[in-house]
Amino acid sequence: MKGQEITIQYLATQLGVSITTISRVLNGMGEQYRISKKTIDLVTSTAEKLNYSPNHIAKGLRLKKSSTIGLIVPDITNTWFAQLVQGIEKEARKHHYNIFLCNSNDDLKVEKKSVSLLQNWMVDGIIIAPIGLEYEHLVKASNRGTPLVLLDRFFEGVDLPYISSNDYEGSLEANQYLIDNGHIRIACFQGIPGTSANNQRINGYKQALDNNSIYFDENLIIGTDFGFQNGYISAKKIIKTLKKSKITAIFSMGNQITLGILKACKEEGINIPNDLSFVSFDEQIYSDLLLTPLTTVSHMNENLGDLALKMLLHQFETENHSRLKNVVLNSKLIIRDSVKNLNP
Amino acid sequence: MKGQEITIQYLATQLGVSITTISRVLNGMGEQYRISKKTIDLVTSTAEKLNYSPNHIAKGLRLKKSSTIGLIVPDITNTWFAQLVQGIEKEARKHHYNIFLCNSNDDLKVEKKSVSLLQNWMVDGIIIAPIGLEYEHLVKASNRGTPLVLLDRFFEGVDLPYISSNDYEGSLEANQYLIDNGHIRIACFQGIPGTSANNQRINGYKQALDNNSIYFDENLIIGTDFGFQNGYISAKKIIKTLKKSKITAIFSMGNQITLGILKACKEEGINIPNDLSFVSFDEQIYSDLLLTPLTTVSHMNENLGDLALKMLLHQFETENHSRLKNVVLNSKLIIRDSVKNLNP
DNA sequence: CCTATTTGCGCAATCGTTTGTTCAAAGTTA
DNA sequence: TAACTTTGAACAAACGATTGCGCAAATAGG
Repeated sequence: MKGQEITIQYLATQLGVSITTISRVLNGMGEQYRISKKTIDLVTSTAEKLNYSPNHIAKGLRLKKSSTIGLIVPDITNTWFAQLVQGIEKEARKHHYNIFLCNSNDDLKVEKKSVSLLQNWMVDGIIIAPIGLEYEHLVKASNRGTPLVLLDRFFEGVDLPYISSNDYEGSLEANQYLIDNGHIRIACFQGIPGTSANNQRINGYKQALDNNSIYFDENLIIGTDFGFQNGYISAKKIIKTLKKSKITAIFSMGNQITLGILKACKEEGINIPNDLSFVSFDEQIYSDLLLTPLTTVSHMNENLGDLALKMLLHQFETENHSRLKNVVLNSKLIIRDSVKNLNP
Repeated sequence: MKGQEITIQYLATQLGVSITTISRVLNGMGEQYRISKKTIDLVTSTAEKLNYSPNHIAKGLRLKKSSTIGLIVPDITNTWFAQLVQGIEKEARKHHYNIFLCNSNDDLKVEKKSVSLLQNWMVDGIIIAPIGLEYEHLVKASNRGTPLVLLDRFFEGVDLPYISSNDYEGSLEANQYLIDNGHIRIACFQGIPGTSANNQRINGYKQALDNNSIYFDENLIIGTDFGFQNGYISAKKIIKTLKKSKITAIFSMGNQITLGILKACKEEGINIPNDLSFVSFDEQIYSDLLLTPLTTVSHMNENLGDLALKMLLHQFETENHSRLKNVVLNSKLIIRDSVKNLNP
């Protein structure tokens, strides 16, 4: 069943030259090592004909690297991350790197395992959108010699290079917009508490309130993760007490949460923006096509993959693993029809 | 910077035993090879203490396998595939396999490269949702000894195991529904012509027409791929000539196409279902939340990942790579508000 | 024709594991 | 005590590639 594997050794015996020669020719070192043109042509042509392609595993073992970059994201079904993956993959391909993708499922245990796995696969570097609750394993990986780039989330005071969105500004702007439209009681549907993205978005929310001398009611911070269910269930609850709580607007911190909320609103007959105004983090391709076109904070950036890869490659190329400085990308408020103006 | 790597050899010199012994103990072969309990305990405890974790690359080279499964999907930003990936990953983790993910970007060249890449990484098997236009490279991979499972699409007459949706039935049912509602001129927005998914969906469409003695107009088959732009641009065109073409309904073969069409409709002020009825393949989490809740053909199945893995593992376990029989999953029409009843 | 240089290529170690075979020491039996 | 048997572990060869060094044969120089 299994045919003869085309290895460098097979080529060598077929052509009656040494594996050294084959290796050198195939790595473009032919001239440098004074292999004759005739031999070079012979080797390259037969390699091509037999469809030789090097064994990455053997290569990796010998060279202690693999031309592969590990990529860890918390939730691949979240289009925001899927787009990220796509961007990075495309860019990596250009630079002849492959991507080893891991989905941590917002589970810290899985994330830790993945990091260790990737190291054992001798990936040349890791790009990770961390859960964001712990960082020791990342620092350790970095110290063990695996260049790292953090995406989307980062750790304050921890010396790991990152590319992040300016979630604080985005949140500030969104909430200021709500306030400008007369909203005072804004329910804030958060993701995983303690993560940098969440912290920043919360801070933006608080700052907006503060700037307008609005009392911060911590009961308005709702939810515990970035998932659909979280949005759905929490929304059901607050809808029941809408009158009493005097909530007039929702600020959602993630696209999955948003979908959950919208589902709940639909089921409960809540009209947006008439009964409830709504601003959501994460612009989506369908944001404009929903029942009520959604006002969103867009913080995707087409260059993100490009940038991340550049930061990583730069670490490869400088032997002391010097790092480019961190990047914070701007976000943008896209105004549509989901906010009602309460001002007289 | 780079610390001492904890290898089996390092442990050996530290403990004054041979690497053979370490390897045997760590692989649970201690008893079998009559390593004394004392030595076993010593080895396991220090391995644990030093946080030893085997080098997958070396292991792979030696064993010619890697406890890794290659997964190739055409478009990771398509949530349908993202969910697939998530399901397979989760299931793989349970069985102590890792997933090496490749995104072929609906590009046959990339797909071919990915297959070869994965083989060179000595993946134990490949699960692939192929573009579907060519299969020789897949057959070759299979013959070279890499077990394969096709997802979502397959090749008629080609002996490769697959799990597929019953796209034909789904399409038939959807179009029958449109016809039942009085639609005769149904524009069919297709994906990549020639792929099995597309063929089947087209066949379902034709069969539905035929069953109702409706003339098949090939001009109503529109588009060339599964992308957003394809839907958007094509929709713009047909909207301009809606009156003349007498098209009263659209049948879309993919969720991305659908979004493109909806965008075009919105821009052109076309109301669904009043101006145009609409049925789309691919139920999405937001299908219900769109401006007009969409009638869709759902063909996702939560067990798909589970199933695919089982089929692959079964091939691993039987030395002659015997295969389980192919699986065709049912699809389901989810009726919402996007179809207008034209019957008097 | 003898030596020095250049040309063209191969030897063998190495990367971290696994594993078939071997082998010394200790224990048992006669 | 000689001859086995058992116990406990090590030797060394793979896996497929890369690479520093070495070494013949061909060519050039005198």
